[in-house]
Amino acid sequence: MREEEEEGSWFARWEEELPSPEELMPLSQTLITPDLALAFDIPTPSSSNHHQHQQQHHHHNSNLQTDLDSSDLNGSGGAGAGAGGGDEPARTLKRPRLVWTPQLHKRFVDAVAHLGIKNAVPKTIMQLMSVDGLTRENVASHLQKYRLYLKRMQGLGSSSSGASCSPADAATDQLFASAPIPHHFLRGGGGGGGGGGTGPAEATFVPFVPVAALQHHQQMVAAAQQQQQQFYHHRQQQQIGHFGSPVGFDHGFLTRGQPQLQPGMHRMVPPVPAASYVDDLEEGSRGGGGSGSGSGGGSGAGRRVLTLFPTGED
DNA sequence: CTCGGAATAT
DNA sequence: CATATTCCGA
Repeated sequence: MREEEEEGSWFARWEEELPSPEELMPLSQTLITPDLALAFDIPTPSSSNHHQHQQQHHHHNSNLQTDLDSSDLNGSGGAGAGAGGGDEPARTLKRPRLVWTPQLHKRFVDAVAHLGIKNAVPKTIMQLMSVDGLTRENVASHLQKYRLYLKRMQGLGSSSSGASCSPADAATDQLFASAPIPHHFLRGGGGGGGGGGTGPAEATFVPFVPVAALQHHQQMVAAAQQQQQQFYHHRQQQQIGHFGSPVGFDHGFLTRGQPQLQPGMHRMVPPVPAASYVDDLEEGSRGGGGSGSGSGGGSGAGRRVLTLFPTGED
């Protein structure tokens, strides 16, 4: 009778290693909802700061903390057994669902764009993204969906902005809409033909800036993911609050690191942190011109339109 | 065996 | 519906 998983491990102790507010960067990935932060008792710019309370009355049974505590196996609890080894708690556990935020997606798209359809394979994309915690599977899965999206779009004359035919697309569009589609990555394009050998997007190693220095965001991503799953197993749509980035918070989330060089492949990540990569967050006010977005009222709309975006930078 | 891609499951 | 997981082919 083996029951379900026993969570709690790697992040068990991350709480202690939490970053100080001053360490937080304004450019954070904006994850971790304020509620979470509060629940965790972690100082967040919002919570610790005066002003701004949670807007949503959540009665979430704060057993989350309790759970964590009890489950906590880090120091006291002994997680496990020791096993000797002090091995990283990571491994063997299921990791939380990855939440593809617009930012993450943007990076994803950027990577794909700069790589070219041909090189846009999960592994490469993953490496280019340099997002800690991102696995090939994650990217592959998303890539799959992304391709479908592109394909779908191709089939449609693209009703220009925003016009979604079906409501279903609307949701999908939102996420993808946040990312500027570089080219029409249409299938069959690329080098295609050519004959020859010179594939345009082939040997052209675009010096895409492999942001390796943006760890803050990434680490937080990982951390945030855990929390999300921890808190709610809920359905889609979780609101994102803004938060800073835990810097220097390394719990060895992934042992895999990224360096899995392949023969013949140059290390695309130069030692020099090219921080020049600017995540230009898209600020798009869409909503359809004129259309009443909002939840108002209308008719029947019981759908709450949350701003998927991290509202607000600081 | 690793990787990529779609199918399938949750 | 969004991801994860699984399966299969290269």
